[in-house]
Amino acid sequence: MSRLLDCISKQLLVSFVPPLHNTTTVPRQEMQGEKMRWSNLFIPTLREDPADAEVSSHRLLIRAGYIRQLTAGVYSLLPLGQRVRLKVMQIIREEMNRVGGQEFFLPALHPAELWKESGRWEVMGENMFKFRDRKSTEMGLGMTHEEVFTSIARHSISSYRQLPQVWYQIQTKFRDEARPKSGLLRVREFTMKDAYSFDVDRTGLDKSFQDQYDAYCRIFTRCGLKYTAVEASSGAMGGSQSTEFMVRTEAGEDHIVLCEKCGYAANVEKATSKLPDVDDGDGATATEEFPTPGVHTIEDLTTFPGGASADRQIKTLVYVLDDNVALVLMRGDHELNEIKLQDATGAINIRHAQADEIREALGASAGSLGAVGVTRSSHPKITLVIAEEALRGRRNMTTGANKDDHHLRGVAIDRDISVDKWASLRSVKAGETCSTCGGVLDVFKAVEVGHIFKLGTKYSDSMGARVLLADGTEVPIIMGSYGIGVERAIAAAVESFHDKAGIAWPASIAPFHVVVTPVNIKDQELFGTAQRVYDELVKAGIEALLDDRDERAGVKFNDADLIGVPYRITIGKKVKEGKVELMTRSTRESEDVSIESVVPVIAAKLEASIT
RNA sequence: CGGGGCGUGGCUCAGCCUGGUAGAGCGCUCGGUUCGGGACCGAGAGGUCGUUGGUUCGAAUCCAAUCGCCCCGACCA
Repeated sequence: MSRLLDCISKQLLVSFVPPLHNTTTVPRQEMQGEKMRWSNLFIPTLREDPADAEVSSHRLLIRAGYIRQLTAGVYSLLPLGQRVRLKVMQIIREEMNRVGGQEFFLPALHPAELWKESGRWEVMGENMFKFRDRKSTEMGLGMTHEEVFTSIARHSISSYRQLPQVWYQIQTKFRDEARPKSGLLRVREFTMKDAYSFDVDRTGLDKSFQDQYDAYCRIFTRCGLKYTAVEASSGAMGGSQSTEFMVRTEAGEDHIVLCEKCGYAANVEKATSKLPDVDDGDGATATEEFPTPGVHTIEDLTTFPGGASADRQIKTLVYVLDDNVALVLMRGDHELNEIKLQDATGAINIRHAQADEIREALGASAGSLGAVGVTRSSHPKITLVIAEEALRGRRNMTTGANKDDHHLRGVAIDRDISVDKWASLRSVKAGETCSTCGGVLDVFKAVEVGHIFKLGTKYSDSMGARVLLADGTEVPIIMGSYGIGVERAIAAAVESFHDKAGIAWPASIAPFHVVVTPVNIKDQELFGTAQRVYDELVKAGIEALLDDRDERAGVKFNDADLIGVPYRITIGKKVKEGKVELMTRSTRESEDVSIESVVPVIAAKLEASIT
């Protein structure tokens, strides 16, 4: 038994690295001197729900005394919150180290100059906190650290012999979100583990990427999270392969497409599906214009006499992509996904065109727009006509005539429209067919807790990080970028594991493993037993909390349920029979256990749930 | 950035429409009774009503400006 406990205590409490700045590990309880007595701790639980909290994780983390809001999107972590954060950070740290990661600690304060080199000072725009120092030098708060890590690499790495390298840090990131919301799920200041790999070639990058992928799976599994790794858009910052680690929750803002049958999983920003073939018949030999007074929407045209069903229409959207006007062609019943448009065109800023811009470019107003006959010479304002894949080869379609209150029918895409580019631009809908296996696709909401992708040479090129190969040629370093949002993972855990009474933490990230609750502290026998059990738990390396408050049992039970400690040992009347109660928070099941065996029983349960 | 809502003891809120100098519940302090799922009785402490300006004899209340927070949307490597 002592071997078993020893083993657990190592798993739970060993510090792998010395404390550095804000990233210390949870101190060993037995070395703290002070006992973890509830009466001495700052655990400000609230009896009522906070008024401003909507989502469960936000509501519960505040009510259970884990966090307090300082200002919009900025939260203080109270002692319980910090304990959980340190647990998550320690798991991340161990798994990063396991795949050869070396921990750094980089500044949060960055000179604008560095970000201008990579071009992201402009790209990030308002999302970056920017200001001037006393000398009037432009500065920013780091949103991420590609630039800083790359600047270190370019100064100190010059030979292929020094590669590969995997560098990481766990540090505060700042993003001036337009709309912070949902407690810790979307904030302006947060802890991120960001890692970067540096390799000589693509093969090296593939290995580094796979290492990180494996590490992420272990991290989220150890945190007790049920995650799905999905194909994702790498966004405007570029990257060839992009995987997001998502936790399913209604509070999430991302939409994930999943095939239960073959396991295909992708963010809707990336997902594709197979649509049934459409038989268009032979098609008309030429287009025919017809008047459509009062018809301004796809819906209008489906009911208009001589109109067409939505899947027989071409929807023409006008977008401004980095100051260039583009026509986006979608099937009438399909929805454009703007991220896909961004990915397909490489545009950084995209927006709907304004009414006057539309009229200037096409000579008609929204509701009567079409791409038939639109060419560079006929419509010089239009720089791109991009069409959705589902429109390929379609005939007998109906679309706007670029003449108010008129439409065209008998349109054949290949014959009548000059398409510059084809792309997958539509959002997949639940119930569509999986293009891999033919199964049925499901769509659900999720929160992104991790994101890994291959950067390639974007930063090494722009910032000049190069190495010499054995043959003397100089090549840019190939990079990868790998992030985890620590507080977001915590919030995702609460979203996943809670009930009406409060939080039910996975044991691996719970602030304490056990709470010892004497039903009445004035009863010397009960309280004495509680103290002995507590001492033995601590000795066994188990993180215990003694609820020594002079409160009624109901208050203590409710608080214990609220803060979500995985196990509760209730010390009550049955002490006279040599027994205590062991309650499992997640199932709320209770069992009587003899006083002597309660510590080993808990140790065994923890060993089973903490890996 | 567009739309909506809200700022009143630590927390959740009432009072505002119809101006007259601030209330409840919870929490907190003290005393007593209670004691296995947020007890009860009694006595207390605690608020420049977000801020600034205006109207008025008098403003939490009416007007204006401003700051902040929340929600929806836009936005979001």
